[in-house]
Amino acid sequence: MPNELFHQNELQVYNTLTRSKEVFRPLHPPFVGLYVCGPTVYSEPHLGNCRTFVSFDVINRYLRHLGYKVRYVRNITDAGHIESTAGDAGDRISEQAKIESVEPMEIVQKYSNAFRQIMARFNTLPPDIEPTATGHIIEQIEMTKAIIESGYGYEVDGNVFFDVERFSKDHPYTQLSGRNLDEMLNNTRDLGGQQLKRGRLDFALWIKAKPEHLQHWPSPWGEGYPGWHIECSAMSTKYLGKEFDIHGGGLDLIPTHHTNEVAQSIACNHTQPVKYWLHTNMLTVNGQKMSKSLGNSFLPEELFSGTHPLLDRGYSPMTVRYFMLQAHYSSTLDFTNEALQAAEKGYKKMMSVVRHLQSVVPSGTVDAEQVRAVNACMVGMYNGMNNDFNTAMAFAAINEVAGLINTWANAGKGKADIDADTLMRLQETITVFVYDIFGLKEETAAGGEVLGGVMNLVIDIRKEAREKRDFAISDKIRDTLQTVGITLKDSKDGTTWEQS
RNA sequence: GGUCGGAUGGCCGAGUGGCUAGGCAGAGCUCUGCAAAAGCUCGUACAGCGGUUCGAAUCCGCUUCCGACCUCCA
Repeated sequence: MPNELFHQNELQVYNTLTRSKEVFRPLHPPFVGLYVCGPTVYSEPHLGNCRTFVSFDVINRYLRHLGYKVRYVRNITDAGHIESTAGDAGDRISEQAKIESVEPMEIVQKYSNAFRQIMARFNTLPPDIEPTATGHIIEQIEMTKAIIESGYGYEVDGNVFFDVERFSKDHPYTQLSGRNLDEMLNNTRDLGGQQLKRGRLDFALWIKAKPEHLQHWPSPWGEGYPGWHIECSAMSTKYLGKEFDIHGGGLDLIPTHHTNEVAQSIACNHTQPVKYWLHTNMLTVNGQKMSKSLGNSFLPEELFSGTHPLLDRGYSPMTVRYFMLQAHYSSTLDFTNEALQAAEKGYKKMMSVVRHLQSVVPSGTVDAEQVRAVNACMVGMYNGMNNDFNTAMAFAAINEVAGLINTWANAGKGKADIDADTLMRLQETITVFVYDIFGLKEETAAGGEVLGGVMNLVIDIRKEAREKRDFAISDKIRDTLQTVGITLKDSKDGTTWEQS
């Protein structure tokens, strides 16, 4: 564990439940239970979805770095659900299966694979458990039965609903959303097709399958399928217990999904399920939330390749990851060409700084001001992350010493005017933060030994040409390499190259 | 309509009352055969109007604009 000195400060997290920043204290240290609502696998995830999972990836990584034994559970919603019997819309997985003329489970498999591939490209660590809704039908049925027994669930014609009004008389229902329950109950907005439910806020725990519905299972109430919210309650309880530490998701899930999750868990387990609720904000395009229904969503692939009409060109997965981490997870983040270009430069610069730092050695002299700056950087990185995982602040701390590191690497010919111990700690800390916590990695493929050998030769030839002042040859080498994406960088110590 | 949250320099974005991040873009300089890379210097911005305070981007009120949720949504 590096630099004990620098993370004495306690980790603070913003808890949606209490609407305040709190010191993070796990229920059963050193263990931490982390549950994040995963994707519904009926189509490819868009970039907004990815932001949430990238944010929680950093949270997961930082908790592990601090020494916690994290169990990270992220579900896959593969049981098509519609929230109530309202309307005639089918569930999305069945709809997509019909469109593609395949089995629902083929849809589920296809888009689960796609999701995992995308997450891997963003270099996110896989969850420790990735439970599926269809794999936990029994648990959901059992939980529904328990809720009925507790008096908060009722059956109507093969459907089971959660009685929100009754629940709210005994427990705070709107604690997470901060909404006024009476106003919600009296909202005159007509949602249609509510004839089966007793109350307008009631939601489905189990839904009777219509004949055309492809995914259905037997239950005490007949053939049907589970409501959306119950899967997360059932699976989080199963793998993390009746009470666990952190539950996360996008903030658009707060008023409905997470509110109902809490109600179900309390109804079944008689305890507040989650200690800290963490919510990520939305990715926006021109100030508007990115979403499929608005038609302004980007698929990751369109972004990487630059084929999306709003993009000038493509941006790599690590550029996008860096872009996302430049903002705090609880702020909206606006998606523009200019912002992506800035992120690309920033990402490359950060990686270059990390590379440069590796080969620096102590010069033998110690400059007190440089030592101070280096220590401030390390403190700053931890302070940023301890401040509700503020990656933007941590980035700034690194950039504060980036100039110093580059000066050592270039003008100082790889020598730093700080003591060996401080230099070693800086190298270790920055490496750990950039690679292990921010989850950034090199994308410019080293090209393998063959290319490396060729490049050494080419650079050597160019060096000889320059020494002979044959600039026609040396510039031809440089310019031609540039056209195939290899940039030469001259410095006093020689020439290095980079593949873009 | 109700509820909640925002408005920060050309752009993106931190910011826990006082030391006024950071990145990108731009200008100048250094280095360099030229360029690139790298380094140094340069921007006193916080929607508007009041108020609290010795002092507010930061707290309070009002106004304007924007967004999210209330229906599936990360």
